[in-house]
Amino acid sequence: MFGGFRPMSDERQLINETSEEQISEHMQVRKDKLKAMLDEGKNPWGGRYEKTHDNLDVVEQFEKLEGQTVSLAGRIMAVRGHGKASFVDIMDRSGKVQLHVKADLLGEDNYKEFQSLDLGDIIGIKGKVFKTKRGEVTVEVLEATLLAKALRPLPDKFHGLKDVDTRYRQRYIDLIVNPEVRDTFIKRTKIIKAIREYLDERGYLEVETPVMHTLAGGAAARPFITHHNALDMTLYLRIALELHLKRLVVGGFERVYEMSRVFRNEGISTRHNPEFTMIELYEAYSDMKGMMELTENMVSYVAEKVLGTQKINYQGQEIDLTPPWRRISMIDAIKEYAGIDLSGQMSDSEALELAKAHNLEIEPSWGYGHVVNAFFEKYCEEKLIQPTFVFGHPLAISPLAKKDEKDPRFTQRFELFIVGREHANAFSELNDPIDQKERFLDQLKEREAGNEEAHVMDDDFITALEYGMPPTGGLGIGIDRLVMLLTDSPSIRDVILFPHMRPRE
RNA sequence: GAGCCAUUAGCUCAGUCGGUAGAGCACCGGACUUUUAAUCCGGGCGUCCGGGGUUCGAAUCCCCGAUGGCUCACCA
Repeated sequence: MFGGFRPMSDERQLINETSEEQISEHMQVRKDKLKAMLDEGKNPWGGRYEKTHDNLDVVEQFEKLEGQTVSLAGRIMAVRGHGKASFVDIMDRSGKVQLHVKADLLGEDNYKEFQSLDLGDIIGIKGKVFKTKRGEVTVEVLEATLLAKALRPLPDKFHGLKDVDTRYRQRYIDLIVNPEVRDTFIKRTKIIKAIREYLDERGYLEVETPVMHTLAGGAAARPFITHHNALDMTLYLRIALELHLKRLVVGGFERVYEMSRVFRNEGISTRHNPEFTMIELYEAYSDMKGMMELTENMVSYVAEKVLGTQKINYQGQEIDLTPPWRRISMIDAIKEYAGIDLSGQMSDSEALELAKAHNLEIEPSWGYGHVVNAFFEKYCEEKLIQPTFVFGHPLAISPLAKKDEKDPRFTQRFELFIVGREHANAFSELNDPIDQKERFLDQLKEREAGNEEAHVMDDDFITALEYGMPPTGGLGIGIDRLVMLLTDSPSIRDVILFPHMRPRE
């Protein structure tokens, strides 16, 4: 029978109007049930429901609750029917519990009605807690109410939903049927909460700064561009939190952080999403070394708090987050992993020759500093599996960091590497407005030489520094990558609820 | 942006040499009052990602396109 060829009531037209797609047998059956309920004047969409417990409370507090009446609500995940009785699993935020439904308790009519429920429907029940012969804690249902009819079927109960396209686009299905996905995102929330806890306890103030910038600064990246109609001006989505937070340090917020979204207009990969979450924090009177200590202590605190251990496994590799972590200069790392000594004085052209000799791809705007960085990226990054602070980045790639007092070719900056990936970036913040202006001017030259990601001139920020910023340690951590590490997730899309996807069709 | 791979029922997947599509779960009908991926009997499912081409005949071969995945590039 083709549903579409039957005369339609107004109700049915309403029901089918929402979608032009072909109606599968599954959906047709469910819509027919819905219509029958509406015809009988029953409400398939429920209302407030008073729960006395979550599902897992019943399991965990069985001794206390045995024989008592509880009221639960959740989604029907499985039904095992036995004629005049059925076992049903419902799932709520805490997990699953088994229900037992019998005709002689509910009455024939109510039982028949219960049997017409579908997998995926959301119900509320009242019932008595008991244990089955096999020893499973179960609720004997005395009363059941449909709270939301599901018009679409759930994926396979055993295999779950594997199609990654559907998992990311329709994350809610992924969350319903794949418990490990739900766990990952619960951990994400706990990780973020633990970070706030750690910083708040240390007198840090959490703030919010603009997402739309007139200049996109604070990092080397291309921004997304948008437009303000009333002011008729171009605005950029922020690529970093840095410059506003440092203005706040000037303003006397000596310990300040923001944990929020930044946007970078670049490729998408297992480690990059165009919008991602960063925390940046600034502490007056601290420096790069202070930020190392804070980083290792905070990350190990978070791991302990969320996972109960500092020894974790990431994609088969054992990682020990117990502080202190290894510290190595970028030059020493290149010496160790590439066998190349870049410590001596060297002209830009000599450095570029050396890079060519090692088949490094070079840019015309490059000098010594860029070459050092290129050697590090090519030979060292992927080998830094255990947590390692790599410090002493070249000046040319660090326009916002204080110079190394002993060797002005380098800066007081570190990046944290774990499992071969950058997880954090920190410096002793440059608080000399004259030096900062020169750095920005150098960046402008690079920009003119074709580097689209070189830093822009930010006069307003320099003005702020001219009022005096205390010596400050600053730190940025990529939250998504940290969550990947702590949840053993291979792709950034596994830790972002709704990762960026191309629209379909 | 480039290369490789994938796309078949609601879901997970098979589909041989090119001969017109199958399984399990789910679904539909029936039996079943302590099951655990319940069981037993019976049944149907489809834009084989889309569009073109080759061929007597295409899920299968060729071309173009879409989406996704991986790798690379981009990303200090």
